[in-house]
Amino acid sequence: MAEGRVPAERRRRRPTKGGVVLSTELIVDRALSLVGQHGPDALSVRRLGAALGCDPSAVYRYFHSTDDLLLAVADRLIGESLDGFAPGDDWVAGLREMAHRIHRCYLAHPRIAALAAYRVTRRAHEFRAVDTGIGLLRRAGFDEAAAVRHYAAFVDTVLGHAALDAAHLALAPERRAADDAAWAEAYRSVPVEEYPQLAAVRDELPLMASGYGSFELALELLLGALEAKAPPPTNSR
Amino acid sequence: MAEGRVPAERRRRRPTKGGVVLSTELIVDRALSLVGQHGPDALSVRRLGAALGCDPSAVYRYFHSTDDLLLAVADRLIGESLDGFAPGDDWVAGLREMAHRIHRCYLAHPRIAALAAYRVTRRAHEFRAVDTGIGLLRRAGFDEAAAVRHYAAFVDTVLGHAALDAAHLALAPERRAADDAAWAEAYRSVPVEEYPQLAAVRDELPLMASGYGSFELALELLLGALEAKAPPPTNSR
DNA sequence: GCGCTTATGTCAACAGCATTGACGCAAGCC
DNA sequence: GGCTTGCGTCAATGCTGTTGACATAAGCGC
Repeated sequence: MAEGRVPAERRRRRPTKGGVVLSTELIVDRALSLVGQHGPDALSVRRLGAALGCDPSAVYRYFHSTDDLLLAVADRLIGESLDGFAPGDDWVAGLREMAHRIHRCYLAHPRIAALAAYRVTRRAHEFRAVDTGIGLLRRAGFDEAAAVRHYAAFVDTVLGHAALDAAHLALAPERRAADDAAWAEAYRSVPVEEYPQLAAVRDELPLMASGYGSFELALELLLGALEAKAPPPTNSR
Repeated sequence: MAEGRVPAERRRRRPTKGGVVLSTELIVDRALSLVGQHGPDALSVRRLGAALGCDPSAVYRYFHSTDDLLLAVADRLIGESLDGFAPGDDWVAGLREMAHRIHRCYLAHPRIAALAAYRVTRRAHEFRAVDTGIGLLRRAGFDEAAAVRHYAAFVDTVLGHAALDAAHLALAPERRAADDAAWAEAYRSVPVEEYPQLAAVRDELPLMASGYGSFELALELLLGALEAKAPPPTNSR
């Protein structure tokens, strides 16, 4: 059928029944706001169609599949998170800010993050992000291969934490609350003789719940390790 | 309805039409093998019923919902991954093996991992894992609060990477291939003047693709940082 | 060993999901 | 002004999780 064909540029713009003129940008906009307003599971083609004032299947004229749409939304997210980001001389500070921006932005759109954190969008905003990150590591003195490898380790760690935290945030509220409370409740009542270490630290176990900064700590440990491993600056600079 | 009530112990075991006697263990077994054999999207109540030789709704006599089932499967996975794990004196080596075991096991069941990595199962195998991990960090000299915080940072990093890699592995083959190839292809063709850093490292960009060890590198960086941060051993030992 | 209670397996139904093939209107080219 | 065809719409398919009503047999009390 014709649905599969998604032209790069389109000429005829016919308004929908609802009077809206569709475009990829508009669809991505609506998809984001839909998820933002109505929570995790609101992103369906049907709802999207309703929000756009068009037939659900019209979306397939712009994206091959929901996966394709997802990648576009993910790239928009990368773009938003790094909008206005201009790293200074301090490469560690630059990586730190980059990490925080990505993490923060993903938490603001948990559902999208959970679905898209592990994808390669192959789109402009992702190019920009990778270019910036690798630039920072090269400035730190890493050679080409080392910069790429360490950037991969860095960004996967950030994305991994972001995906975890976002996925947790995307849970239905009662499930999230149950998971969080588990560290204080379920874990308090485990038998002492069977789990001696848990018993010894039981008062601190709520620190395991989400929102207690495991991301920040992991990030600082990682940045410290990168700093320790960066080649010493040559005198040429 | 009665479905919601899931007794802890059951007395009457009535064989299904297919002659199978159901149990939570059997259901978890089948769920795992179903996902293992038929890929990502095979885990549905209907398919599970078919695989078990029972009506799909019978599953609801054993689990409140698919989410509940998922947590049980996730806990089984934790148990499998740490089966036979007995850390020695070297706490860094212990954490390293723990990380590798979890990562490896999650990659072996990508779909489950992608769905469950961020959940708190509140079940025996998870208790065991947390007890072991916190024990290792306490042996390293961290006090209660520090041990808990650093364990959270450690395990979230490991789970984050595992979730990322697993999710990628759980993609439909053609999508995974496209994502991997993107690093070599899409990224090679970006305009030099716009992305100078990418252009400079273009020959190394395939290192960004999955399977090039970003997890191992990140883990070693993290372990190095933990080792550097561990309090020096007291003479009492 | 008998009968009762009720746990548990089965059936049918509902609402919502992604996707697609056929259809027809109208936008824009010539 | 007429023709082509892009694109919005409609209808249909086959999935999904979940649940209420129903029936059957397991195992208890006697």
